[in-house]
Amino acid sequence: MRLPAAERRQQLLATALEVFAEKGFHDTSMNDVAAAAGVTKPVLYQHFPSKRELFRQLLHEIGEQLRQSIAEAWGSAEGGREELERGFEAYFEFLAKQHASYTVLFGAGTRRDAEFAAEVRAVEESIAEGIASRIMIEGITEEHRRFLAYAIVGMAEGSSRQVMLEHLDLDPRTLAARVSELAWAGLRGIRPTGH
Amino acid sequence: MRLPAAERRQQLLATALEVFAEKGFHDTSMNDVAAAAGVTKPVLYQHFPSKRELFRQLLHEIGEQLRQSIAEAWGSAEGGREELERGFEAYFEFLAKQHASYTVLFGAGTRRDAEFAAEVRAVEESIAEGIASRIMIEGITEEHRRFLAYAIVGMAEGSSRQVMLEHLDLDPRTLAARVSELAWAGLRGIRPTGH
DNA sequence: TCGAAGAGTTACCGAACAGTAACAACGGAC
DNA sequence: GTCCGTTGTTACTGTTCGGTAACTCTTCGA
Repeated sequence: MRLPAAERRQQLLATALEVFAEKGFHDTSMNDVAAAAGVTKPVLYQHFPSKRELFRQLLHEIGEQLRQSIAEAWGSAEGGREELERGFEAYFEFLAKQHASYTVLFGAGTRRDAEFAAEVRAVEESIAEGIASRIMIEGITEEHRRFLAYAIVGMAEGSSRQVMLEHLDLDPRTLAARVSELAWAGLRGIRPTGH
Repeated sequence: MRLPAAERRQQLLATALEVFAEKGFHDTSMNDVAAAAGVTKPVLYQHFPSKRELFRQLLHEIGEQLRQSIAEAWGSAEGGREELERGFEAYFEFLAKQHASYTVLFGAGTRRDAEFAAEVRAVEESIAEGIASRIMIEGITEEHRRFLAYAIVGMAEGSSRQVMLEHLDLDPRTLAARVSELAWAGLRGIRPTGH
């Protein structure tokens, strides 16, 4: 099965995603990825200079996808409350429909490695900044606002973990409704920084 | 520097904590740990049967510490709101004062490995269950209650990450006050399951 | 003082695996 | 048909590292 370079590259990325999602970065060898794609190792090295670089590119691509989905969701909504909820919906949809991507991005040993962590952080930061800019509360500091934004991102991550753990199959809309209800009500209860 | 077995074991665990916190599980060799402790590899193997087991025992010990700190905090408070806040305070105190432990428990590639993930999950579950049992809302399902509990655990994790990232040195009480304000207000705004 | 139990070391094995050099086969252009 | 660039393979290297066998050194009780 011969393929032109561009196609092969895409196939390798897709295959790598599956394998990394299943076994994690460290327990996956370049051989594993190559074999899963039906080729041999040197082919992989024709497209990616190293294992780390393959993984980094993968992370980047996945990260951009999530980032963009959420950004689009925000764009298609009106008013802080609805933007928030649509954003969460996009997030949980990503979790549901691109499970392997979600696992690689947030579940793998990703945060340990400085270079990989930077990729993940960029996504999280982008989401958090988006949320922060939608928090309209009088009398709180910029730093406090961002703190709350990260806490809200954490809510999504925490509840996702539980959904995965207990194999709940709640649809993204329900999850988003629940989380944004918690977040929105929480934000409305915030008093000015420093009591 | 010869040491009796029990002391050596403790020293090795303490050393392993530091090294694993700095370099992560995969980038730390048994030699690294041994050398950092001022001994050679076989000594390590006299106390721990394998690298995995060393790490697992470490995780377990650390996990128990965090779990117990929070449980104590809950015990010393009265009323849901204050229990929640004291619990968060214990959590953020752990983050501040036992930074290496926090890093190993939540920051390392811990969640990828099934066996290691189980240790971390046990801690998280214990915290989440504690929170769930303190959520007094009429008309929500048990499953909804637990979902909210995990979301709240996520808040703590998310905001911790931001505190670490931006090197904020806010004291645990302030952090706890902010997070519990968000969580408590959020919970008060939850309507019965299913709108 | 002497000997045995415990503490620690040196020196090694074998496997796994990232990465590469050298070679083979396909397939389109002419 | 016959080039020739592209795609792919076989077979290898070098290193890292978990784990172990066989030993030496120390200490302390009788």
